[in-house]
Amino acid sequence: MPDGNAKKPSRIQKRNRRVILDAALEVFSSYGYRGSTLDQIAAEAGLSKPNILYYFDGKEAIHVTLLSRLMQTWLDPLVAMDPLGDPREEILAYVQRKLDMARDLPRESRLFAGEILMGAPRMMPHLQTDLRSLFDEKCALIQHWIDAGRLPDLDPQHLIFSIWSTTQHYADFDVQVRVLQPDDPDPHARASLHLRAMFGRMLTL
Amino acid sequence: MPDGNAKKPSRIQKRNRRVILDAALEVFSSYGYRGSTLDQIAAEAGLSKPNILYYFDGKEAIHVTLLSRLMQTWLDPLVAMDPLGDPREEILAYVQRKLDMARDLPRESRLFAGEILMGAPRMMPHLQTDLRSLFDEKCALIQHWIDAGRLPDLDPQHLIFSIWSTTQHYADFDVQVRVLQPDDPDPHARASLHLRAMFGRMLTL
DNA sequence: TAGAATTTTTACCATTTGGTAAAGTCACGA
DNA sequence: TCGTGACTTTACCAAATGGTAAAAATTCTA
Repeated sequence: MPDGNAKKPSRIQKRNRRVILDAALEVFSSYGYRGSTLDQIAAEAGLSKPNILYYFDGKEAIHVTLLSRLMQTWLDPLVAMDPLGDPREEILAYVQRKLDMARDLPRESRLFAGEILMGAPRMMPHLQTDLRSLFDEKCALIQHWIDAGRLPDLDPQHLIFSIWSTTQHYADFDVQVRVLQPDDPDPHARASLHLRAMFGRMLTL
Repeated sequence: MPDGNAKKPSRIQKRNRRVILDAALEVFSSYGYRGSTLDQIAAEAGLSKPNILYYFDGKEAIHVTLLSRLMQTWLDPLVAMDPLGDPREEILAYVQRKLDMARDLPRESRLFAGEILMGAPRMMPHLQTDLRSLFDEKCALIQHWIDAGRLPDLDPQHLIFSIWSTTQHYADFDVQVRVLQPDDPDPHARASLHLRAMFGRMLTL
């Protein structure tokens, strides 16, 4: 019974768990939770369905595992915002990191978006704890910068919302972006310039 | 056989079709296409499942009907951007209209977001025609304003993307916003001020 | 290498779900 | 008010899907 909490995951266990989670990420991010089937995940992973269920307690357990691991990755760029750095450059660097994530981890972005869009049925606890405390902390930091006259007067919470939405847009609404810019060889580069210009202006005293 | 293309929809037909579409919007926007069942829609509409299928050819037909009608509503605020108005005020007014839509039509916004997130399997034709031509037209308009020196040099396409993403964020990621701002009595008002400030700065020469 | 433990497959099962056939019920014009 | 067409319900069905039991195969260890 290797699922749940095994003490010493064997080599095979480690490999297959990773393979399953990767396949599940691919499938869940493409079709959503309800739109994905264990058969699809099994096919993508190159394993049989009962074999999948040997490693995870069920479809929901796979999804929950993915979301839990995702949360860490998701918060890292915000964690890296340094109170000791230059306010403007710290925030602009955060925008850039977020945009890079949308390009490099589109599946993770869409998985997250789908979960939130559905009302976060499985992620709510994580939001209320991890995300919430980090969000409050960084909002306070930005407010502190504002009070010290190092940033113009702005709304820290909605600034972060705008950073999230504009960057994740390029992953979550990827199809739409591609339909409207079919010939752009490097949409990411132009997006980066645009966002740097926009937030750069906003953060200038 | 009232589905498809009836000539003269009776009073009952009109009422029930409307009731069904409204129920389907509620259900689809909450659980996604695959996550929604005809039984749910039937229950929400107060009708039996076979009765639903008397008015629509099937689950997919309901979804397609909703998406088709939605596209019009969705494009209206952009259509209203007037080439003869003041560039800055026209764009800022568009931002405001979009934000109002996120507040007043959150179900429509989430339905649209879910469809795009899943790769627009049913909406792709509409995107490639209606949306595409309007997008190109308004990008050209903005570029024209820039060339005339009436707007600062910016990227019209990505400006529109940023307007879409920041405004729809308040509908699509509503749960997240509420988790992070549990005490805000009027999040919409603050969002409006924030977006006006942000895009206002961006559009200032 | 023998035996134990782990991993994988085969053969199922119960439920859900989109959809249909056909019988009944209702509304309305002649 | 009567008959015809529009509407609704009842009773189903086939396929898909999450999940299980147990046998078979493989790997690890003493």
